[in-house]
Amino acid sequence: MKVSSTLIPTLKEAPAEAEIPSHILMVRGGYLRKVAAGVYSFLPLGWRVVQKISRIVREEMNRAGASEVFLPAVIPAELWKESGRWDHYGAQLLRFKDRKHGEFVIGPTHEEVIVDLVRGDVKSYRQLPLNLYQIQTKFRDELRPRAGLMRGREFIMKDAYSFHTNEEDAKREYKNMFDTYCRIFARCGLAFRAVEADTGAIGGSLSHEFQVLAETGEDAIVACDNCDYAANVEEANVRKVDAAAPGTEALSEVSTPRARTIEEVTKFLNVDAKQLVKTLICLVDGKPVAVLVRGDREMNEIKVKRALGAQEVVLANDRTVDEVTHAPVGFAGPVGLQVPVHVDHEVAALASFIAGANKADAHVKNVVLGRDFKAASIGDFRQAAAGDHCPRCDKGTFKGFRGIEVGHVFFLGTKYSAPMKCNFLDADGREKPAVMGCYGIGVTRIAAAAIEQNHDADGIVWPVPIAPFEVHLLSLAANDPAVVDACNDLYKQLNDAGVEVLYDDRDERPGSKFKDSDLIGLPYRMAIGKKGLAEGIVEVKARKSAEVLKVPLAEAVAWIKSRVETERLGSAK
RNA sequence: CGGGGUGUAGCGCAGUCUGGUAGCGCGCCUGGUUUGGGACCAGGAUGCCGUAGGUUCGAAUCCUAUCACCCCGACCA
Repeated sequence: MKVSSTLIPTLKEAPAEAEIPSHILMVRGGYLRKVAAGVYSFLPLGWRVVQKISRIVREEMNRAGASEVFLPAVIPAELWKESGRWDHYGAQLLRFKDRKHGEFVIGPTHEEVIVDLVRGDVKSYRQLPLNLYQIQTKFRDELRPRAGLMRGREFIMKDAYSFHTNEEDAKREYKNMFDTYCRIFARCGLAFRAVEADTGAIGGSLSHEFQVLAETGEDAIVACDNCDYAANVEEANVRKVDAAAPGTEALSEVSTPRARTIEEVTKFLNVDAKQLVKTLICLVDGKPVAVLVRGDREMNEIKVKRALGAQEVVLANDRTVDEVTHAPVGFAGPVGLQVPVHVDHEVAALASFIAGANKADAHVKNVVLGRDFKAASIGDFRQAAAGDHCPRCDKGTFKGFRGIEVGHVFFLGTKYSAPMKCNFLDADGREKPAVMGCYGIGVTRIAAAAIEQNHDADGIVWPVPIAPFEVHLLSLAANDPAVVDACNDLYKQLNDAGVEVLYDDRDERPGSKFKDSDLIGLPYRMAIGKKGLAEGIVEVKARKSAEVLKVPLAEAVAWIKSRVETERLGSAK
C-alpha cells in the first residue's frame, strides 16, 4: 500500500481526550478516530490490525475444532425475556423499537441467540459436541466508556459457545479452549497470564481470565512467584494463618480524638496497622452486618457476598453506620454491636487487637474474639494482596500486577440451556439439557493491549504477527528519479515476495517520514536515499531493537523475507 | 448515577474575570528555495466561538436551559 493513496492522518500532537498510550498512539498514528463516546472508526491501518488479530483467532479456533458462524447484532427482546436477562442485564443493554413497535436489543453477548439456534436444530446426542464461534461487533452501553479501545461501547469480540452431552466433555472442551487461548495470545506477541476469576453473574464453577500485563490495566491480579497460581484479586484465595493464643489483658478504652482513618489511628497510637481491625458496616441484601478485616487489608465484597449467600453487598452510608454503631463513621468496633459480626480469618488469628469503641473519638485496646464479642461467622473476607503466602503451593508469595482482560473462558453448565430448554435426546433415551461453555476474546481490546505493552517515547512497536504491515519502505528523495526507481522496484519485489509493505512515496522530507515511521511502528523500516543508493545499499532498521543494518539492494528482499517469516507466526507455545 | 472539568479553524490552545467587528502554533493550499530525524521565505484559505433562549445599542465574553465530551468514583461476561 502506498501512503500517497491511502488515509493515514498522523498527528504531531495528542488529542486532548486521550490519556493512555494505546489511545494516544492509535489516534496520532492515524489508526483510529472517535465518532461518539466509546464508538470509533477504524482507519486503514487500524482495520488491518483488527484483521490480523481476527485471522490469528480464526486459525486457532478452527484448528481447535470450532466452527465459525455469524449471528445477528439485532436481537428480538423475546429471547432476552425468556432467559430473564431482559430484566437483569440492566442499563448496559441497548434496547430499541422497530417501526412496528417491536422491542429489540443490540447484542452485548449472544448466549440467547446461540441457544435458540441450537435448541431448534440439535435434537440428538449424535450431533454433539459442538463449538460455534463468531467474530462480531458487540454493543454494551457502558456507564463510562474510557481509554479508547480499552473500554469502548461498541467493540469487536470473538465469542464461542460449546454444547456437550455431559460435564466431563464440557470440561475437556474448556481445557481445549484454555490451551487455544494461550496459543492465540502468544501468537499475538502478548505477555499474558491466565488467572482464576470471579464467575460473576454468568455463574458456573470454572472461569479463567486472560490478562495482558500492563501498568494501565484496569484489573488487579496477584500471581505466585513459585507456582503457576494466579488470580484476580476479587477471586484470589488467601491462606489461613495460624491462630495465636487469645490475649489475656483486660479490654481498655483509649481516647483517639478525631482519629478516624486507619492511618490517623496508627499514627496517633503509634501502632502498626496490623494490630488494628477495620469494622465495616455493610448492607447485605438490605440488612446491616459488620465485617472485620485487619487494618492493613481491604474487604472483598465478592467474597462476603458468596460466603453469606447474598445477592447484594454494599457499604453502608454514614447514617446507617450511625444507627448501627451509635457513633460517627470511623469509630465502629465489634464490641457491643447488635448486628451479626463476620470475622476474617486473619482477625480471628490475632491474640487481641485495637478497634473502634462505637463512641466518638475513642477506640478500645485488647479486644479478644470470643471474650469481648462473638463472631457470627469466620471466613475469608479480605482482598488478596501482594506479599500474601500462596494458598496453592504453600511456598511462594504473591506479587501484584495490573492486567487488561483480553479473554475469558467460562464453564456454564446448564445455566442457559435448562431455562431455555436447549435439550437433546441422549443415548439412554432421556431428554437432557446441553452442558455449555462460553469463551470470549476482545479482539479490538487486544490491539490496545498490544500497544500498551509495546511502545516507546516515539510511538508504537508492533510485534510482527499483528502489525498492520511488516515493512515500512521510505523513499528519502521523492524527486530523485534514481531513488524513486529503486524504491518502486523494491516495493514491487517485496509485494511479489509476499512481504506486507507500506510504501511512503510522499514528497516529504526525510525527517517527517522517519517520525511518522516511528509513530506508526511497523517492525522493519527500509530506507533508500541518495547516499545509500550510491553505495548500492538499503538501510534496514528494526523498530524494536533500533538495530540498523546496511543491506545490499540485491539481497534486501531475501534478507527481509527470511527475517519476517520467522517472526510471522509469533511465539506460539 | 455522584463529584470535578472542558466545548473557540482539521489538531493543540489563548481570548471569557473587566461585553466593542475572532487570535496564536501546527496542519492545509499556491509559488520559490530546500532535502538523512517533524526545513525556510512569501502569499492564501478555513469559524453560526457546542446548541437554544434571554439581558444589552452591541455577547465567544453576562444570565437561563440544554447537548456533547473528558477525568475520578460507583457500575461491569
